[in-house]
Amino acid sequence: MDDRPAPERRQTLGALLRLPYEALQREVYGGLAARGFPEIRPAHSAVFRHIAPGGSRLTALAERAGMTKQSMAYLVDGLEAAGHVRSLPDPRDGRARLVTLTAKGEKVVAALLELGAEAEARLAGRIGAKRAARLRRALEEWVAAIEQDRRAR
Amino acid sequence: MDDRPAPERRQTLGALLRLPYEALQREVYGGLAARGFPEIRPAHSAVFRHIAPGGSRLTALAERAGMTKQSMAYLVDGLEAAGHVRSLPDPRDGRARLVTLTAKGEKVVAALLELGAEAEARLAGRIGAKRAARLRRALEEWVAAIEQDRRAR
DNA sequence: CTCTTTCGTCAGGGGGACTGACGATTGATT
DNA sequence: AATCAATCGTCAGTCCCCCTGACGAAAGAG
Repeated sequence: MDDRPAPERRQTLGALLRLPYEALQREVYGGLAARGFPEIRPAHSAVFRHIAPGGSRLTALAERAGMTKQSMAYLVDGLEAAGHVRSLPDPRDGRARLVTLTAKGEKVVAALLELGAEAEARLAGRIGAKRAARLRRALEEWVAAIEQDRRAR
Repeated sequence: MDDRPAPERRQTLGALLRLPYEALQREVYGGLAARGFPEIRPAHSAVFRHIAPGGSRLTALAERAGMTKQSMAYLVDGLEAAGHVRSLPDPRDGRARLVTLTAKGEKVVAALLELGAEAEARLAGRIGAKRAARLRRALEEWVAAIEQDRRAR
């Protein structure tokens, strides 16, 4: 039924980013599930990525993740219910909630870093270490350019 | 409030893909809105990317996009209501719906390709044409590796 | 001490994906 | 030719994850 491999048209840069990104995400979150954390979903990385060692305020997490505090609260509540995170009243500010990782949450962070590194190593084995390194460098420059634009905005 | 630029830890490959991808998406869909198509959202690209010149069946679209037919129907219905797509009964199969682009939809596809090309050109201006070309090639190889794995699965 | 700002929450909504069940149609197998 | 399984699209319901608006409580500026 017209399921031929597509006219082999030049792929857009968007597709070239999306496909690896999705594949990587499947690897990482599949691996996380295999390690006993099936409840962690991609959206949760917004928390794990931005939480500070000594704990972070909800508002700070939201701002760093570029989302509303309501959305961040939704994610944090889920992680708290699952025991990855705990939130205590900030002793220095009666309004604030200080979100910190539990031991379980620390393990997730470690697993996320490991799985990411493993995936990158597999990529290097697949397309060549040199090419993978150049890919990383090019992406780093792109990201740097984006952040520069954002600051200049 | 602890909003320092982060410990400058080595970024994960996931972040290095996600940030450019999101930036690119903002550029492309912002540009589309500026050209008079504010109703087109990223999810709609699943339709525009996979629709065949002579029209495609809903089921075929869903399969190529890797989603359920219900989800694809949701997207197609939206595009049809906005006049980008039209769906007629397939003369060769009384069950099927043949989805085709309208003239308006064709313009969107053209705009999407243009905006993508513009963004890539801007990237080349930003990080260097050579580096951008190498980045594209590395991503193409990665995508090819992914598809090979998928077929071998 | 008042007034403004900030913190987190409550309430509601929408987009975009999913599963399960189903009627209509098709096409293959007797 | 009749039956029966597979396929097409839809209906109904759900979930996740993001949003906006409004608000009480607490902090901080004047």
